[in-house]
Amino acid sequence: MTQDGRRLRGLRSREAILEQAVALASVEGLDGLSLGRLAAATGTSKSGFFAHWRDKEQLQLDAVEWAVRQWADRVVAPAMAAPAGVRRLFALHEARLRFYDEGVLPGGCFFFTVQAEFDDRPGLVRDRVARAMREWQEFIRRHVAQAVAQGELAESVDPAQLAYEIDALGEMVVVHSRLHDGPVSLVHARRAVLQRLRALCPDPTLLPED
Amino acid sequence: MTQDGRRLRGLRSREAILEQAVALASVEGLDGLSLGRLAAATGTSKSGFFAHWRDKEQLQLDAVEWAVRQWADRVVAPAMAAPAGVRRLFALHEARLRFYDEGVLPGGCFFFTVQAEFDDRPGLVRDRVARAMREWQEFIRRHVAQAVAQGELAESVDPAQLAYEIDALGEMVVVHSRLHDGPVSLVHARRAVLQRLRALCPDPTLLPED
DNA sequence: TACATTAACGACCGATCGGTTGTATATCTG
DNA sequence: CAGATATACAACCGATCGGTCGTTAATGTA
Repeated sequence: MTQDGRRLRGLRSREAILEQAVALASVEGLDGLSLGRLAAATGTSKSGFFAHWRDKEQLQLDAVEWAVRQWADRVVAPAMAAPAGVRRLFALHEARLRFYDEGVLPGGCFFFTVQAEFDDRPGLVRDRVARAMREWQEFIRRHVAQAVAQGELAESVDPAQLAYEIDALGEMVVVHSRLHDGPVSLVHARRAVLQRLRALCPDPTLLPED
Repeated sequence: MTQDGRRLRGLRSREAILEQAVALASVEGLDGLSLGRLAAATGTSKSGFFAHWRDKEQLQLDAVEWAVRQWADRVVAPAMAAPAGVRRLFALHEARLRFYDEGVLPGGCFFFTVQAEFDDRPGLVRDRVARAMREWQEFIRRHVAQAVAQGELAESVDPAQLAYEIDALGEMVVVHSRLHDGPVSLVHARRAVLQRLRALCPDPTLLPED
């Protein structure tokens, strides 16, 4: 099971296809994305996919996996540079907004599109997406709880409640910025969370003023 | 142009089809919804649609129009019973949450699904949806401004900023409640806006405590 | 009554969908 | 080297897509 020569090439094209799949799915969704168009976009043939994936659902599942890794690399990892507590929590929010602002994915956010697509449709893809979103929510919640434990957020704070607010305010940027406000929604989303955190933080100097 | 007999029947079935279209589109989107399935759901024939609409896009545009009217009837109108100011603003938020909670539409929210579907796709449908969302945002903004003018919200409040927050916190209930939290997200969304408004309101007794 | 209009339908069209099959070939493994 | 394995492809399949056409019957209008 060494990874060189033929097998390495397979892995490379596999990764390239998944990257394209995630990018296209951020625009058209995982189901809206057709194998024919994906083949055209990657410069391969449609039937070649079935050497890598049993069917479309398997490709969709791997695309979700790829998007989770991308999110970990491009959003979570950079935020970890900030010191634990309320600063890291806000860094997480800012890293997400930067991800949207930089246009890493043509559709803005893979997970936003895919959530809206699969929230009503049972199946393996829905389950995988739900797990990813639950883990992300839980991740924010843990950071809130840690900030509370460090005394950087008021003890009255309900972690699940605040995590919902931070996530909702960040996520709705995707559609607002694309459909009406443009970059203004980024400012709104940033300021909303910033002021919320400052109001709950005994030492507001930990956070920027604006 | 009298409306009886044949023409009335036409109008009736037209409305019935649009109602079904909005309901189905709240789940599968306006494009994901196929004419064949819509025909089956309404008990009519596919080709019969083209007596009412030139093509699918025209039906989609009318479906958006129908959904706007439904939103006005089921969310906006009931909230108008509350006295103008911060109470009406919160009533608007609660009416929206009630709309989701009651399961009026099988997919939760027509506009959420359709926004996610069309935010990246140019065309008449996108433009119509964008206008509807802009008007809704503007509607909330005006109510915030009025509450400020009445002295029921602090003068430091930026109406566009607060409108974004209220809308985002309300909208994300749709996917959160369906994908992970269930009814808990309704509590989070309600409490988030309530506490935010109470903090900004010189007379918090205008609003419920919890 | 005569005629245009409208609602509604079944049959059918080309295009595209996800997926199958058979084949050619390059690469690993014994 | 020999045989199993893996990559990739063109050709093709039935199903479904949005949409057209021709027809029938009920209705509105002159």
